[in-house]
Amino acid sequence: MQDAKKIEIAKPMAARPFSNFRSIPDLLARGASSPPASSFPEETVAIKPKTTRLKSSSHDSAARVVSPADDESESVPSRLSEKVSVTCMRADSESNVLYKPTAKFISRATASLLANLGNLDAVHQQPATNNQLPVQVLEQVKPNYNYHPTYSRQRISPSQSDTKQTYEPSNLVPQNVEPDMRTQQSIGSGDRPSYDGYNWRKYGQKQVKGSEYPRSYYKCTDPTCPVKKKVERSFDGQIAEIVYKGEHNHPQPQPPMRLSSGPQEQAFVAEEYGSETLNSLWSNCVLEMSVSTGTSSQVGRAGSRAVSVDHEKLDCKRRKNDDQVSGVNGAAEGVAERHSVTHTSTESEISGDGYHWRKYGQKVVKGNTYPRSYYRCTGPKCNVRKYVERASDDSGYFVTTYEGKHTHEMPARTMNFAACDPDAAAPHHPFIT
DNA sequence: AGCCTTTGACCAGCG
DNA sequence: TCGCTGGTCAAAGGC
Repeated sequence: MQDAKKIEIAKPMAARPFSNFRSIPDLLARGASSPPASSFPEETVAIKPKTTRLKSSSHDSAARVVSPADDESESVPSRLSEKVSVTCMRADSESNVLYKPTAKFISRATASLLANLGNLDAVHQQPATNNQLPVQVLEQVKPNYNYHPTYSRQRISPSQSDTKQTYEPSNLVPQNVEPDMRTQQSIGSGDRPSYDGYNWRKYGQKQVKGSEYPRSYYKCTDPTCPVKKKVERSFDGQIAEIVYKGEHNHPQPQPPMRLSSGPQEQAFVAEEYGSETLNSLWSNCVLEMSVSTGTSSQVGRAGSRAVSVDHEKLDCKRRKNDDQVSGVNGAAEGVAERHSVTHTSTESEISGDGYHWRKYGQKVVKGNTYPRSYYRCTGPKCNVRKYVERASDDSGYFVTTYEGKHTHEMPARTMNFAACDPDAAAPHHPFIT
């Protein structure tokens, strides 16, 4: 919360031969539980085949992404093009908004966690076969071209590419990603590829035009796996985008160490985040709730749950300890309840606000300097979306806006959820029509 | 020893 | 055809 410094992610678009984009339905079919196509096209716009790096905030629409879940068939490009203007309006206006609760302010750190949720969500949405792309698939789309059969894009929200407080998923699976971690460590935090469940070997680095930072190329370390990814960085050197190419033909490496509580994990957490950070994470939750205005408790709950994210897998116990020490629970009883831990298994999607979200896009909306991140509930046939964007007052807060109504119950919590925080066992539905 | 990153060179696509 | 650019290779070196 301390730093409200501007971080603008001018989204570059990697050049791509769009001649053979894999159809999104194919991706969707392979995907775990993507919701039905219905609403994403608003973020879809033709993408120029040439790399376009924007050096500053821009409303240029060249860099747009589209969710694979939106594509049900073939003629996507044209269809998308048709919907762009309409649905973009929808995003900005309130038409078709079933329920739009008061936006909730969350901190930069929280947004960072939220943003990372997208990454983790995708990772954990891997089906048993695990031969899908490990991240939410944000396909590039270009009119008159087919979808590229192999590329997918993972865009990193500004908060993800944020400061050192940025929650790095890779840190959560230390053993499994040891090589990756080593890489990250060897090249410094500024060059850390985000962890997505697979192990990667860097095979190249290229200074791309218009970017201060080089683009890194990685290959899956599995000897038979053709998957590659390239990591692009924003002008501030933080990871801004990851583009995947190909499909893993092998299961996702299983983390040897469970992310459950335990001395080891706790030690690890402390090492990675520092006790201060962990405490502040929790404290921020409370503070954020305190500063929220005009927010229904349910929305607040939703927002606060979003704060919980995957950290909870790690610091469940720790939080309890922290709470006891800091008196958080006592100081903000109701809030503490809202911020109760949402535990998910490592195989499941990560719940931020009790529901499972898939980040499906990011764009700079008109009138805003910073990009807005789009998330969609992954529930079956559920069209609920939420938008996370930086507050226009540049206060460093982020605004989360929910849209739609869940068509399903909140996913059941698993693991030690109740044990970790019994108060969180009865989540509220954050959306009301 | 094995696996990794680094980095310059090479290649291919495109305008 | 040529130059630019992105993507990949592979040798060298580090851990």
